[in-house]
Amino acid sequence: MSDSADSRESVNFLEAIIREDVEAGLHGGRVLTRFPPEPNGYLHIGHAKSIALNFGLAARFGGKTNLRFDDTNPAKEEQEYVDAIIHDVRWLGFEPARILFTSDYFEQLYEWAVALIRSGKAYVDFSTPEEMAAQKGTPTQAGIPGPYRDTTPEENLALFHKMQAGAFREGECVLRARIDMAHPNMHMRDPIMYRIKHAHHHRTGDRWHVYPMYDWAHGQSDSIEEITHSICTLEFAPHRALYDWFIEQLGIFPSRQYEFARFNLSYTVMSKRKLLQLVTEGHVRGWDDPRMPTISALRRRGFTPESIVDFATRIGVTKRENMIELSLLEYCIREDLNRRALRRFAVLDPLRVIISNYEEGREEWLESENNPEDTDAGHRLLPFGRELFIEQEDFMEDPPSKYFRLSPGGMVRLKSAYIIRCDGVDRDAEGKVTALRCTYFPESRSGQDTSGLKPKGVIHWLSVPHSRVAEVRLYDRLFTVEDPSAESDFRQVLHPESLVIKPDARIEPALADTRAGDKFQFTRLGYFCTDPDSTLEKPVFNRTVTLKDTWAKVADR
RNA sequence: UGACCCAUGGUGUAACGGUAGCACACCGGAUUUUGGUUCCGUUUGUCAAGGUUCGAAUCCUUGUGGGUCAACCA
Repeated sequence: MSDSADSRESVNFLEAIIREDVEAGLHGGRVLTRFPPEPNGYLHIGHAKSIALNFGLAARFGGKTNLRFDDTNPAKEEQEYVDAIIHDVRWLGFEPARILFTSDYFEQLYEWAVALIRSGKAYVDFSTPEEMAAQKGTPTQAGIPGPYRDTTPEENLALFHKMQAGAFREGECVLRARIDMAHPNMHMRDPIMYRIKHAHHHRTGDRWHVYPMYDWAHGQSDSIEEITHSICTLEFAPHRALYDWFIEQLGIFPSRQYEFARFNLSYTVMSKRKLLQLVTEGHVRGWDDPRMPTISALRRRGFTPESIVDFATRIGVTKRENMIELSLLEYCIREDLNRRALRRFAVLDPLRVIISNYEEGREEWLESENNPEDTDAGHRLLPFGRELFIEQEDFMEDPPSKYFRLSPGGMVRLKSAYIIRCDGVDRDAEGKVTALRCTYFPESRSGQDTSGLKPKGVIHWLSVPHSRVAEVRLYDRLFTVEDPSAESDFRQVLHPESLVIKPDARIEPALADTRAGDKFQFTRLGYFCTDPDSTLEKPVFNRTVTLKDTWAKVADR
């Protein structure tokens, strides 16, 4: 009975495949997956899906996951990226069973290549890239054999050894698998296995002059590690035939490849090329600019690893093209931070309030909850006095109906403090409001309110003399359109106000000793995270995400 | 003028021949000293046409639409 309940449980197609394999006793029920990044850039949220998928799937079946760096191209890869990637994977909460490098297998790969040459399954080709492209045909037209296809194994062997010995210039020749130039799958038309590069490799130094191509390294690395399920994105599906062919020719451990659809996130770009362009052209401040979809940027912006993994899980796994709404990511981080973040008061655009009937020089320390979702979080004390700051947005001289905040003659509750009424305004020479003249109701103090007054609005506030200056960075979507990649030039749709800096925001005293990475909810404003640029003299906060704002919707109508 | 993959509300994803469900978004309501949170509810969907079947989102056929494939990148 529990059996049928299990089989009815909803699982994605990959989990279903693995479950069948495990139940059939494939590889003794052992599951080993891998996450195989190329160390030529930083991880982004798309990688987080792959990481969560590979580690999650394996863990579900008592298996493990290797982190393997696909470092077959010495021209593009660097140790700096290796370190950053390891850091990001661990930060997300996953511990690789082993940390490995495709370059660890260069020797074995070379031996296997020699074996294929000996059996006439690979040959050295001196054709130019143009000649090779011409021989290769097109997707709708079969290719034709080139002039080097029937060189003898002995000659090919000698040539290949010379390639590795450094006897040829880069680009002079390549080693190709000998499969079928007329195959309907382009990848089977004698794909290149090795090219010559006289470059310094970040791990193997100057030992090699030939470097394996992806197709001749990836599947073999999977096989060497005895990866049971090699999970990759859809664009590699046509490579699967080659993946299987090499493994079969070599008679080695039969890893199997499965493909899923990567996801697109609305209002952002995810391709490494475009991300790099944003950085190098200065559209953002760097790879960890909080507007970027990189893991390092999300971390700096204040996303928790839990929220990212939750998101990566919620979006699901299929083979369909898809566009995930940014609002889902926002939901995930709000849900997490609502439970965990301490509430603090901050005023982004200060407006001075003078409480006329509050004695000059008097001050009170009022209690306010640190987190209404978590009573264990306790309380803090907020200083109250005659001069306060409130948010400019929380006052309107001529308010529309349903505006619950302050206006001339109107009343509002200062959260955790008193109810005040606005009696008048001070103006500068241009007529701009510079301060509000208010009276407070002493008997309306929070927790002991006997005033009988019931204002509809509640706003946050700060005591002027106790408040401190802070810089607050407000982020919005980086692009103005859902799918920037569909534009002829995605840089044309950059959002001009994706970053708005408030250099003179004010914060409450309890925020004085904040450190980089601290997360708060600034009451009524959103979730914020202390930036590494922060100093004791000048704290800097990043807005992670706003609170849901029902009023903004109403006001827009 | 090829091969391969895909098609379920606005978005994403379930339903393995038997009640089309869940989440986000949206809209409405209740509660609220955060216009937050929480709770309740409404609306909205099987690409099309045939076929198989007592019964089809599911199987078959043909269309239609979308995606991928021709780097000495991964």
